[in-house]
Amino acid sequence: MSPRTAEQFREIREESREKILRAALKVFARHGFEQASVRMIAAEAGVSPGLMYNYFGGKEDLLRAIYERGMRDVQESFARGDEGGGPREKLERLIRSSFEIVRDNMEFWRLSYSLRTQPGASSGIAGYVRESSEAIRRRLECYLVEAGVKNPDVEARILFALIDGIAQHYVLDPVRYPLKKVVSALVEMYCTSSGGGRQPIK
Amino acid sequence: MSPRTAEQFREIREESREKILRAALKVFARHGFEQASVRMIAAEAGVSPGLMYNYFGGKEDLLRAIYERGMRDVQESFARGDEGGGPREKLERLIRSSFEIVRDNMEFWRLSYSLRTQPGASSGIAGYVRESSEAIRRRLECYLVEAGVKNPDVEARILFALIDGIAQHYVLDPVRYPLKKVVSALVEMYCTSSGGGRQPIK
Amino acid sequence: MSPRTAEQFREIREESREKILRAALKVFARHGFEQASVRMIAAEAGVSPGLMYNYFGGKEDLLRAIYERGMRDVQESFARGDEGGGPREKLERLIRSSFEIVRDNMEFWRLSYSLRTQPGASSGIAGYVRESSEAIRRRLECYLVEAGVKNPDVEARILFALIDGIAQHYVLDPVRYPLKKVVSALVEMYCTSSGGGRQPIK
Amino acid sequence: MSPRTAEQFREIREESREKILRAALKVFARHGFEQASVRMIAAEAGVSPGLMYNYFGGKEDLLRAIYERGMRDVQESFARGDEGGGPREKLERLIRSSFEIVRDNMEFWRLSYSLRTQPGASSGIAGYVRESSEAIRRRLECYLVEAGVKNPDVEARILFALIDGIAQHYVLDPVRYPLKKVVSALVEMYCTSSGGGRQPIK
DNA sequence: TATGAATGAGAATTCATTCAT
DNA sequence: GATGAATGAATTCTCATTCAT
Repeated sequence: MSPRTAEQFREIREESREKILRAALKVFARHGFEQASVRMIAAEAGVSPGLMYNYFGGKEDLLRAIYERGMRDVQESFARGDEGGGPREKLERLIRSSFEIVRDNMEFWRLSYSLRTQPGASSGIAGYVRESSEAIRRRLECYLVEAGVKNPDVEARILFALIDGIAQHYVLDPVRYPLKKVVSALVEMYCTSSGGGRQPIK
Repeated sequence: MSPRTAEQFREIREESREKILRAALKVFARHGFEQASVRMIAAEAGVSPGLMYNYFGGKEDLLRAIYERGMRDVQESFARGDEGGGPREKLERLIRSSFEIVRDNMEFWRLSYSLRTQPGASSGIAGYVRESSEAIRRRLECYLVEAGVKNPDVEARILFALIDGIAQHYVLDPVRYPLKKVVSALVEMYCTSSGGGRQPIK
Repeated sequence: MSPRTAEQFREIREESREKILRAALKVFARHGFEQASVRMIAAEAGVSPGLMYNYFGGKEDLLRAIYERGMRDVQESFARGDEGGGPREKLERLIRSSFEIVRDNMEFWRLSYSLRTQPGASSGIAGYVRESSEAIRRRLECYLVEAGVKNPDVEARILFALIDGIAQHYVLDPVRYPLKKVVSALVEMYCTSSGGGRQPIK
Repeated sequence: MSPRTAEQFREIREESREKILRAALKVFARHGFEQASVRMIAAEAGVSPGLMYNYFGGKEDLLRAIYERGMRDVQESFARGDEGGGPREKLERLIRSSFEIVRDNMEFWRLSYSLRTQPGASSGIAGYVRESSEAIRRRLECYLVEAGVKNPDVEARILFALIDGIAQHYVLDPVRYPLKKVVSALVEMYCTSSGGGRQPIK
């Protein structure tokens, strides 16, 4: 009946899939995974609720697809920032690019944080999210080892807490959060010869 | 007239209320507010599902009761830590007591973090949670102003991100998290004359 | 323990029973049988919800008790109005006393009408209510037979519809309903030598 | 794109909606609004309980849909009976058509009466039902004014009580009620030059 | 006698998912 | 590939009723 080539079919499929993924990210980020309904997502994507099941195994599977793609982007961003320079430059790039990634993918990170703190023992995604979080921390630790700091484990946890905490506070209230100033202070603290050490409290 | 004294009834009520509150905190912390069902809570408390409604207006009201009590405890703990000493001692006490509070009320904080990152602004409790978070940040800022640090706003956000980030990573994996070491490093960083500044990266 | 005589017990019982009956009538009339809850009734009576079960088998049984007593009162009122005079006086007394009964027991009649029109196949009371209604109609028919009117069956149904319809409209809006005028017109219509016939429409 | 045309979907929807409306009217009329459960209605309609919510906002909304449609039919019937003739013919047509409407929509009227006598002023539909009732009464009054009768207010209340009372007695026991004879008597009473006045009681 | 804490069945409603077309 | 009508299990919540005291 339809003289469409396999290629055309593939394109149509890709478009629909993409439309649903984008809509789902938006709706999940806005309402949270549990509160987001399949109907909302379909409405946002402008398709019928049933169509989702042609592309994803279900709501949870859709979430996983979103999360995986988001994390892949993160990996790629980090990888790009890893290209040369001394430890200090690398660390600065790492810090700066972390917040750029968060700022440019706010919906994804909002979702991400809601998933990580959501205990969701039932949700099969939980373990994956925790894993990703650990991976980022380990990556930071590697940097610090390379940079030769003492107690890289503890220091990595501190740096990770800083980045994570700032990012989280930022995505929860991006309009009022003075991200630039905070990031600058953070960079100075970690990447200037003065050590940017905390101002000692008297 | 009455077969049990008013006092007896009060005691019975108090016990049941407490039983339900405890069960609810546990279940909310384990599954998240939305995912926790009234039946789960009742089962955990060992009572019938209907009983909750003798003590609380509904699931949301139960959450509010838990949250308010938790925050009251926090206020009290903070207040106790506020009793004299120089800025440095006060800050150290603040930091140490923060993590003691978190460690001693892990379920509450797990719930708290899940509520704060949950987009569900619809949930009447959400605003309250955000408020509490802001209040803690402002309190930190006051400390830093007292201590005379420069840029207290930015510095408070950094300190808050640190405390919040560490606490959150800790409650998500309390068994493996080296809380003591991290807190020590944090205290040294903020409260020793060396400034405990970050080790400059070369 | 208590040196109360059997007589005192009986009195206490009678009082409590009465208190509950009165409260129940009020609450049933105000909210309807299904919508009235046992707790509402207990609150209205100023007793505990459990006490009702010491005196009545349940909510439905309580309703039956109310209804039976109400109908007994009606019978008695009618009986009192049956004492002598010609058919015309008797009919006038019947009509007038009908509305007096309704006016003086508005709650009962409001409940009564709500029960009769409530199909409540489940409610065991339904049949009884219908029975009572039929009994009143038959009584009217007897009066008309005595008075020698033609077609007493049809005429009784018409008179019953009139009385019933007026009473019902009255109890649904007693403040605005011009009961006196309507009853006067009704009496004139049935009990004056002019026949009070409807004014023929041209 | 779509496997069924919009028209096909519209038809399917219309059928299901109709099926549910019919079932709901039957169940509401049989058990009363409050006693009728959504499950009963679904069972009667032969659909799942959830389907109702695809077509109506809830139980109450379903009731409103039924009631509005019923009243629309009534308006139409009355309107048809309003087309010319002298006052006497018009009144006769009005009376006769009233009972035809009731006879042809017995379930609707049974429901209607149960709603009107139900105290539940809380139910959003209650006010509407009372309104409709008043509207009918006012309409009768207009007829009587046109016909030039004295005391049209009181006379309208009497006529309305008659029609309402008869209709109500009829729908409560349609099999045994001699509707034809009663209506004939009523028409004679109001619409013959003899006035069909009540037979004076001696 | 009287209390009220506790029960649990059943209510309305939501929503992920299925499936005929 | 796409639709959306239909399902039914699970949710929160209500309330008549029981029962230990």
